[in-house]
Amino acid sequence: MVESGTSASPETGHPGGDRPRLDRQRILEAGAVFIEEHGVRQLSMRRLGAELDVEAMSLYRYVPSREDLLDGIVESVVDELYSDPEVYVEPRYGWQDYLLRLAHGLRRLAVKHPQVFPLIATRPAEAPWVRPPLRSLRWVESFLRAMTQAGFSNEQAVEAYRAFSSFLIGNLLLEVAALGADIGPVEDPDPSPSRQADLTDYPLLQELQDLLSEDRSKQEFDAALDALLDRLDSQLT
Amino acid sequence: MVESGTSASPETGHPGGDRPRLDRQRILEAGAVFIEEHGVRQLSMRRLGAELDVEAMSLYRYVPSREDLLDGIVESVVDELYSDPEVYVEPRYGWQDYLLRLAHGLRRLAVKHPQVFPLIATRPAEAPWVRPPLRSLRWVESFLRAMTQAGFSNEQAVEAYRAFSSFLIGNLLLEVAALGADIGPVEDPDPSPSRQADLTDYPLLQELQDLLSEDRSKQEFDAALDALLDRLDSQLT
DNA sequence: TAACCGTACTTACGATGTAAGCAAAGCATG
DNA sequence: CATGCTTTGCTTACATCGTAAGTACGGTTA
Repeated sequence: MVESGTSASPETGHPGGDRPRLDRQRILEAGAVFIEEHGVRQLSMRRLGAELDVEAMSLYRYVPSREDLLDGIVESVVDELYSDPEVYVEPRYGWQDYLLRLAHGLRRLAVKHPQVFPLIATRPAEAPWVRPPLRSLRWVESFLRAMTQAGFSNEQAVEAYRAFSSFLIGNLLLEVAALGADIGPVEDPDPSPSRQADLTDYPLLQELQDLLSEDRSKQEFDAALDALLDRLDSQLT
Repeated sequence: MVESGTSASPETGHPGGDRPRLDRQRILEAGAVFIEEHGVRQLSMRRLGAELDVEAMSLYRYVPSREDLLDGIVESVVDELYSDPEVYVEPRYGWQDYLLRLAHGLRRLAVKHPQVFPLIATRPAEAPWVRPPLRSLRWVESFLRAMTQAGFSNEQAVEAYRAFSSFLIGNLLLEVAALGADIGPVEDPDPSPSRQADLTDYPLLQELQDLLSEDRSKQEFDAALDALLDRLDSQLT
């Protein structure tokens, strides 16, 4: 029996096929997944369309352009921060706890989306003075409120915001790059022969290569974050 | 009188025309200039060819691909560091002076090439453990030598290298982005109407907007750099 | 002169982003 | 039910891209 009532079931889509219906969020999520799997360079409207069983042009109903698609993907990834239970929009246990949680939340995001993260870092934000990786006005407001409530002056809060942003961008961008995130374009299917640079002229490099390749990112991140918090704390007095 | 001797004048090019002859370095420099003027997105082989009064395909004589062209541009820009008289490859007045000069040299580079700098930051380096923005084995060797000579252990030198890289990437990337560097693709010829985001829900943002837009990058860079040097110094003991 | 070679141009192909128009299916009305 | 509007997706078409392959031409050397 076919109901043709006023309110349709959520599964109302394409009647013959069983394709779950296109919508902007679905496109953005598929885009994020695609980038994580194949890299930004490989993402084309046609290929993303194919991924969704749809022609490229159909995407333009929900996304004005490829550029906007990338912005949307970035935004939707950053928005995951809202659903991280470890991160509080409102500070609960003081500003240091707030910043620690925020930083670690962003780090989790970066590690979870190593291919998307460089986009987060390099795409222009909605307002020129909103900086990556927070990117959203709401988070900046949240940040500034946490700091001013804790006793930072307006100037100090703004300075802290810039220092915090810079710190995160630098550390996370490099950490993610080191993940073999293949940040740029090239997918190098050539591990050993010439990719191994010639170190004969650089004895110290040669000696320290193992140390350099070692992954101590978590510890160093925490140590540098600690130092940053100390520095901010010392400005409070 | 036409000289057809064995050694030609430097102007030996195209006989009829007065075009100065193509070579890789000229292409890379033209590419850097083009990017600074029009942004990376606008750089195509055809357009760069036109800039040099040459067909696109002629460039492929000197540059294997567009990707390699970008890498080459990055490399040639970073190599300017060698000709900065303020920066020493060998430390002369202690490791702190060395790091200060290096950091300021890179900052000058970033400010001079705001459009190219994000490429420096995000392109994969020649070896995975060589990090932006130094990018070259020779500078990494120089860095590590300066630190170990100053009494840092191998582990500490490597850790310092990572901290220093992260610091520079973060600060310079954001500084350059704030330059209106239009880091991404869009050239927005629309300053006032909707580019001005709606701040009604964010009172603190509204109040601090002037502070946030203020450019204090130089001072904050120096302050953060100072803090980093202090932190490294405290590890020495 | 002839052979050669490096340089630059021409042509051509597949892939891209996207403008414009079209078709079909859902809903709201008579 | 018939009619029309709106939403959704497909089709076609075009300029532009990176680049493979072939060609023409001038300078050097023999």
